Amino acid sequence: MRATIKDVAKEAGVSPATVSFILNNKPVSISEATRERVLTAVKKLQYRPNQLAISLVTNTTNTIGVILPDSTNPFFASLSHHMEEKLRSKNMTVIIGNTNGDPVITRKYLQIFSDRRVDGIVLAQLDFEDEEETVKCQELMRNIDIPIIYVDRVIEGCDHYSIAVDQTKIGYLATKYLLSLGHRRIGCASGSIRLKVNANRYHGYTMALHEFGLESDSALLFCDSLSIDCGCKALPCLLGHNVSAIFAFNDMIAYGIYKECKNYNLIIPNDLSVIGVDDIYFSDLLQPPLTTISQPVNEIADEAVKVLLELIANTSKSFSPVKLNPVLKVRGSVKNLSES
Amino acid sequence: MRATIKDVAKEAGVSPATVSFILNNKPVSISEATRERVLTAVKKLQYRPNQLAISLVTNTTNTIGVILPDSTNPFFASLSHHMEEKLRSKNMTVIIGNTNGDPVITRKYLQIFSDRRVDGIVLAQLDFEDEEETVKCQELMRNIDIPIIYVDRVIEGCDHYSIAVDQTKIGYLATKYLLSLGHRRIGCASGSIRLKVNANRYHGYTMALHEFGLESDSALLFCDSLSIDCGCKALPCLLGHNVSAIFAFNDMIAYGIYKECKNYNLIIPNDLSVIGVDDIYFSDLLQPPLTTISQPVNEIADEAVKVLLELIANTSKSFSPVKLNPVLKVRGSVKNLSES
DNA sequence: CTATTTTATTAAAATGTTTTAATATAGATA
DNA sequence: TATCTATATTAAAACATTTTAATAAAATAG
Repeated sequence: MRATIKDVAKEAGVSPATVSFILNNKPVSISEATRERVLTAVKKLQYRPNQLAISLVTNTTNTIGVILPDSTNPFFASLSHHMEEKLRSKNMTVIIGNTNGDPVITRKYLQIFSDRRVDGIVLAQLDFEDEEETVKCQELMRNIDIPIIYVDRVIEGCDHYSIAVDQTKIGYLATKYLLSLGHRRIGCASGSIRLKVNANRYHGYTMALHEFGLESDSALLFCDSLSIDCGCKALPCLLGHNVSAIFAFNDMIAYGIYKECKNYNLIIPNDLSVIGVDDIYFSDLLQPPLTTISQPVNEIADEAVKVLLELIANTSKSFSPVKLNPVLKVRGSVKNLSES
Repeated sequence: MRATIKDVAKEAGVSPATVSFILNNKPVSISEATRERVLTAVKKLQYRPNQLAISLVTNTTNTIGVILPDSTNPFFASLSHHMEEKLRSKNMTVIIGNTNGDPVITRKYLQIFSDRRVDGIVLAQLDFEDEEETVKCQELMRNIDIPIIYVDRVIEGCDHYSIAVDQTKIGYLATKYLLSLGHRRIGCASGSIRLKVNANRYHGYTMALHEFGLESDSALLFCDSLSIDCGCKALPCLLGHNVSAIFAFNDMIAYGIYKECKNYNLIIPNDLSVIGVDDIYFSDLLQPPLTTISQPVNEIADEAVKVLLELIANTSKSFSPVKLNPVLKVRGSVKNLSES
């Protein structure tokens, strides 16, 4: 059986309070003699405090709940990994919840994490097909008296702290780059357009088109999901509309396009240009290396942890969302049409 | 302020015990009237039990600690993701600890998880450069009175439950396949050979060589780490020894080799054959798709969860390690030399 | 009508810690 | 010597629940 603080107290011939004071370096005067006795008792019994009991009384768990769509996606994997590393030095621990983009699971995890009294929550997606679901989640979040930080894909008008990347700018940057290299028929391989992320990226896409005096054509928008599979399906469909380039709404989709290009004997970028979003660390390894819009994962993670810890430390703080900028990573998957 | 069980009791005009009985469906007789009153009070106050208090008294936390080298590595990402999905249905939660292969961090997490009284621990690496570190960890694990399951890279003679993949067989399979296609000078790109994983894979490699009447040549063994970077460094070194094929000790290393091959203008598999280990889901996307030895991640995850839950349910159980088999995935990165 | 059993409910202990307020002891001051 | 202060220590409450043992009330049996 694990020793308790009472065991230590008895062994050292003092009260539990004294043991607690010593172990927590409380500013109370303790004689050198008893301190010594207690410390040796602790060692002898191999005493380690039960964190559950501590949490119950101090009302802090040193735990952060991280809710994300899919920890298997390298983008989110990096995000949570980076946070965990930052938090480890503070002796804080990370609980992970994968939602698969499902609002029901999202709410379940919000509830579970709240019930477990985590000190803070990082939420990486609050953006569902069904607007109503989003509202339900926000309602739940308001009821939970725990600091929640909202990360990456942030919804406008959200009343929580957020570390956002401008999703519209992502679409704009990608499209403008393709346009500047002479592409005019640009297909989009997107996840569901009812998700704000995708709608915003698409909006950026049309903005860039307008700048070049072009109208968007809904036939060039293929919607499915932000997965490899989507890319596989998108390729034949978009090829049927004679696109010279495809804007894949994330790198996973781009991978699917790469994969499918093999089956169609198409060479990237000669026969087709591709640009992605996220800059997953594999994108550099593809043949050709994928040109992509990078989201600053580490910065997001750092900011999220920083703000969250501040929020935990002093509960009342003014609300000011952080906006981070995406950046274009030029590699080898886009052809310069104006050159040939 | 969150309502407590006392608030509910007061609201319903009963004792906290009664509320507890009702909420937990305890086999005690409760009149329909009070049950109703309690349930409406619960609803009115939006009462949710504090899991910390429950954990303290029931001595279970519904939490599993997962300790792994790097959650950013898709192999481990899949492992933990799969476990989390399985556990979610049981209302259990996963805490993640990334060790980066560091024994000190490993021990720290073992300690933290133990202090937090997780119900069980899954440990994915107990295999360090320094033998002494491994012993220290095992000592710690013995002291912790929590079920620990040992996963993937298992050390022989380990006195814990384990779900192992035969690492020697991995090396044997990979090498034999290369040999069968006519390769004779086969380089190894490995992590530190002082780690049992790598030593075992290398042992399998030499076993296969011997079967073909060949001796292993230490010049053909390049050691660094199980990362992309290792592959980059390994390539020029091994090319200097005229290898026709490289056995990369995991897919990440293989990716590094792919990357570096571009700089050397080498075409895989024409100029160089490569085989990896893990079958990360990106391996299929590379050009050419990577031939690799697959470890059955999902099976490992399933078994781990299954055994762990059993172990948690009834503490005394006989020890019988599970062994799973690696399988060869033939794709396009190995050339058949005997054909040409 | 009393004794016994069944049904419904609760008081209180237990979980393992922190923290506040109280107390005892020793030393200093007047 | 009596009073005050500083030092060292502890008792007990608090955290939010579960659970055991006790009790009260009602129903049944004899």
